[in-house]
Formats: sequence, structure tokens, C-alpha cells
Amino acid sequence: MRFDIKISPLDLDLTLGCGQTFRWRKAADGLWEGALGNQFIRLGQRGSVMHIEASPGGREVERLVRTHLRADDDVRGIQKVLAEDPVLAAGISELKGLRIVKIDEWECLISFILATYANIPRITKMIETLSTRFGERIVAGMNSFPSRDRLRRVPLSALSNCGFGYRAKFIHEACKVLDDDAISEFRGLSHKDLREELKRLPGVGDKVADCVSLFGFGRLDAFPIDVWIERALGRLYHRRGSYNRLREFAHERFGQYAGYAQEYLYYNERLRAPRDNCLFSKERDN
DNA sequence: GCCCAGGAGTGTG
DNA sequence: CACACTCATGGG
Repeated sequence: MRFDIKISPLDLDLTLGCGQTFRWRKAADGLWEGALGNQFIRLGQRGSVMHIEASPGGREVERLVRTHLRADDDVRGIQKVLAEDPVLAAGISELKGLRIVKIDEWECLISFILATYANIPRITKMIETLSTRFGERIVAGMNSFPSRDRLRRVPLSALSNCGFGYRAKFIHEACKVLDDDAISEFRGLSHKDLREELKRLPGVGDKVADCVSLFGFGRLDAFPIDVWIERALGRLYHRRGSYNRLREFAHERFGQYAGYAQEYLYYNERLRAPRDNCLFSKERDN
């Protein structure tokens, strides 16, 4: 099935290609291909009109896409609030179509456990391997992300044979620790409690817990700090220190939309600043 | 070959 | 609390 919907502002290339989600790839014809649930989805856009193709298709497709792209977020309003920060304001103007995505909680948890201390091309490859070997076939060349029930029946030896390194043991243990309705129980927790519960899982520390809170459970005040964010905070705000210190600074500075602020800082620091020396702040320390 | 990566776990001061 | 060290491995 094919149809068009309107989401604005939206830049698919920024949103799907910036490293917050790992299963989208750009096809030869320019459309983004990925999987949401058991749907194979292709997305393209002309201005504010987004073109959707889905297989097998059905009534739920539009809802899946709108949920994934957080279509109900008032992104203009959020950016207006964040632009009160003069440092951030300079960068947001070129990132108006960059939206936070909403990933399935289970997929998000496993993805970011795999993402520890790896670069994005490798993370993409690991998740593709996991889906190819253990997911269910949707169409040729695209499997669903493996469910918890499926993954918990995979022996550690099979996971250790995927090139995951020490991460194989973590996801194997996480599958065993989580029971059937753990994810749905997590949804009802406060952000603070959710973060603590996530951190009890093997392979989940401060940063992974914040990524899963933000991209999986939609807690927009979560502020994941990786090496790029650490650099950005040091370079643009002259803030350094422990994870908790930086997190408190971000929460005071960016408030309930810290997650969006994080994504703008991340994109700028990782993809834009190194390439064309274009910075939120004109100065450059070193 | 070298350096680094959307870090976590563990032990120590 | 803060650091130091280890863990495995592929991409650039």
C-alpha cells in the first residue's frame, strides 16, 4: 500500500540518519527503508508531504509511522523554548526538521546495549546481524527485530558468534532477567524510577539508561551523555566533570526538552563541526 | 598498524 | 563520590 501524510517540520535524512536509530537505510531510489513491527516501510518526502509505502500494509501503518516520528510533538514550540539558550539557538536554525524518534522499547534496549563503545557503522551492522539471524522474515532482505521470547531461546554460543564481543553476554543475560511484562511495567514508572530499573539490567549504565528512556520510553527530559556530548558541553559551555554533574547541568539548562537539546548538540558535534568547522559558537578552544 | 567508538563492570583510593 | 583498569572488535 502507498499513501501520503503530512508531518511538519520534518527532515527524514536528519532524523533517520543521525544515529538515534539504526535500522533505516537509504535505498538506491532515495527512499528510506526500514521495519516498524512486522511492517516493511519505505519513506520519502517532498517538502512537508511524506510518502509512505508499506508491506504487508494495513490500517495500523499510518499510526506506526506517526508514532515512530513523534508526529504529535510540537517541535516548533520545543525549538522556540530551547532557542532561549543563545548557544543552542545558533545551531537549531539548520536542524529544524530533526525530530526525536520513538523506538519500540525492547528493540531500543537491546540496540543500545549493543551500541556501547562501538561506532555507528558497526552498530548498524550488529543490529542487522541480530535481525537477519534471529528475526522473522517480513520481505526479502528485511526481517523484524527479534522478540524477547525469540532472543531468550538463543544460546549464548550463537550470540557469541555474531561479532558482538563482550556485548553478547549482556544481551543474553538481559533476556533472562526480564520477564514477560517487565517492559509494560516500566512504562508506568517515573523517569527517576525507570532510570534506576534500567540500570539494574546487565550492560545498562548511565548512558544506555538515558538513551532507552529517551528513544524507547519517550522521556523527553532524558539527556544521554556520550563522548560527543561530553566534548560539546566542554567546548560550548566549558563544563566538565562526572556524568552526574554534566547531567544536572543539562537538566537545569535545558529542562523538560533536554532530549531534543541533546540531539542538536550531538548532531552538531559529531557530524557538522568536524566536517565544515561550522559551530554553534564561533569560538573554538583547541 | 594505529586510533577510536552513542560504555559498563569492577576494584581501589 | 572519583578514577583506573579491563573487556572484544570492527570501522576509518
